[in-house]
Formats: sequence, structure tokens, C-alpha cells
Amino acid sequence: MRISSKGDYGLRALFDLAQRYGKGPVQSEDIARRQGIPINYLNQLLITMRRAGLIESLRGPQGGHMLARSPETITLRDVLIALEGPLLPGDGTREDLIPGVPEDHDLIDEVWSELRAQIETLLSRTTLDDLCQRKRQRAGSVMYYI
Amino acid sequence: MRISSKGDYGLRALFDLAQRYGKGPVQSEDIARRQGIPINYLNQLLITMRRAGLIESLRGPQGGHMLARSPETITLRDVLIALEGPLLPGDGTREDLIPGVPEDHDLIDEVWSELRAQIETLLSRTTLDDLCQRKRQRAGSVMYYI
DNA sequence: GTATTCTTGAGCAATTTGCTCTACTATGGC
DNA sequence: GCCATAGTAGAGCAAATTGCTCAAGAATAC
Ligand code: FES
Ligand code: FES
Repeated sequence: MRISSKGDYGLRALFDLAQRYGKGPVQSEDIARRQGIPINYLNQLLITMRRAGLIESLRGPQGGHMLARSPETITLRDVLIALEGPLLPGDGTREDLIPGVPEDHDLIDEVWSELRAQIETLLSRTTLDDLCQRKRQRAGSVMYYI
Repeated sequence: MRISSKGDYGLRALFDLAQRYGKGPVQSEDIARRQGIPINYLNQLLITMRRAGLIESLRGPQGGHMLARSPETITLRDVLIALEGPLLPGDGTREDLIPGVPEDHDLIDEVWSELRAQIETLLSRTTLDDLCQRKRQRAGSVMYYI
């Protein structure tokens, strides 16, 4: 029930890309420097995210990474599932554990399932674009109050 | 972002106790047998839960474990926090990771914080008593349809 | 006092986390 | 075609966590 550094760093990187969406590829070294992510580790995460279809990458000079879709269509759920694997247990429920009294076991499995569904809808409500908007708002109000 | 065997086994054990609430102490061996939990491991978990104030334990013959509070007052949040530690990162945010651009970093920290709060309220909505009621309902309808 | 039941803490293999490093591949510009 | 610039792939690795087991001890009912 935690978010590992993958999810944290990964979201930072995607947020970085979201702020530069539509302005050409961003190099991993730039992301790493700005967001304070160990570059070797970030490269790994970027590959994972590309394989998950969240970003696209171009090699060679002037290459880099960019969001594969617009920021409004990428949710926290997408990010966390790509980086941390399926939420809660396995796909459905934990088949690796020893079961107990069937009625009780099934009931609890259901609870976990419902919980996962609820958490996923919760996560689906926040997009990368929401983060960008929040940042702009904040920048605006800071200006305002100075 | 997963629930480990601690949370799973722990909830099973508490559910077992909830179904026997008010009927005297239940021995760990009985819980282990019914719910299919390795007994040595279960003993560990029971101690953790006692230290968290969820159960009370009595030693000696006819000893055992019982809920410290009534099942309506014990929520999934209590269970998971006791067994899995604080939800999401540390207490507030992950101070172990390298920060990046302060505006971005603070924004993302906020997102994690809000997320944790939302997940906690979600978890707080289900109590052990809810599980017991669901089981009774289910048993009822099974009877009915046979 | 003795059988019963919880308590404490050590120990341990297997897995996961959080990285680093090396080698390779693709591409743009000259 | 050459070469500098990026991304890609995967091995490797120390440290932490997971999922347990086990042995020794302490409390209590009878
Ligand atoms: S595996 Fe946990 S209750 Fe089914
Ligand atoms: S530690 Fe992750 S953004 Fe702050």
C-alpha cells in the first residue's frame, strides 16, 4: 500500500513532459536534471513508460521523449499501473496465498476487488493536464499576491 | 500500491474474530486453521494488531484473542495502517528521494497527500461489521434459493 | 505445578527496490 | 559515409522488505 520511487519519479517525469507537450522531444538528461532523478534510473523508467504506450521516443541528435497522447487523456491510474504494476493484488486476487473457509475467503476477495475498482476510479479522476492547470493557477496567484 | 499478505491474512483474522465478537477469546490456532494462515506468521500479526490496539489477548488455558472494540468501530483503514504501515509514502511525503524543481516537487507531493486522504476515507467507510452483515445476507439468500 | 496459550526476538531464503554500468542501435547533420 | 548525439537493452548489485520458521520465555487456569 505504498508508492515506490518508480511511481514518484515517473510522475515527475511525465509532468515535466506534460508541461512541454507539443513543443518537440525532451531529452532524458534535461528531465533528470530538472526533476532530480538519477539519470540511469530515469532512462529505465522512460523505457517502461514507452512500452506502456504513455510516451514516444526519438533517437539521435534532437531526439528525446514526448507524451504519446495529450495530457488530458493520461490519468494517475495510467501512470501508476504502468510503473507499479496492477494495483492491489495480482490481477484479480491473490492466488498465491492459502485460502481459508470458502465463504469468508470469497467475501474478502470481493472486498479487495471492490476496493481496487474504487481506487482506480479515484486515480482516473486526475490527469496530467489537471496538474498543469494547477501549476498555472498557482503561478498566477503568487504573482497576484507579491 | 499493493496489499501484502500481512493485510490479507490480518483482515481474515479480524473478520474471524468479528464473527465471534462477545463470545470470549478465540485461540490463534483456531483462527489459523479456519482462515488458512500459517500459525507462526499469524501469531506475529496478532501481536502487531494487539500493539495497534485492535485486539486484546489473554494467556493461559482458555486464553486467546478478541476484538478490543466493537466491529462497527474497526475500519479497513485501521486494519491496513496497523499491518501495512502508513498508506502511500512515509507519513507525509517521501523525503528520502531527491527533490527536483521546487514548484513541481511541491505540487506532486500535494497530489500524493490528497490521494492518501481520499483513499483513507474510502477505507474508513467499510467496517468489520459491514463484512459480517454481508455474510449474513449472503447466507440468507443462499438458504432462500435452495 | 503443570499444561496451555500468548510473547518476544532471532534467523533466513526469496523477492523487490533502487539504483549503476556497459554495450548497442538509430538518427540527423556534414 | 562518418560521427556525434540520443535512446535501448540488459546484466549486475547492495540494501531493504516479504513471508515465513523456530526456540525460549512468561502468564494464567486448573
Ligand atoms: S487471497 Fe486473500 S482473501 Fe483471498
Ligand atoms: S518526494 Fe516525490 S514529489 Fe516529493
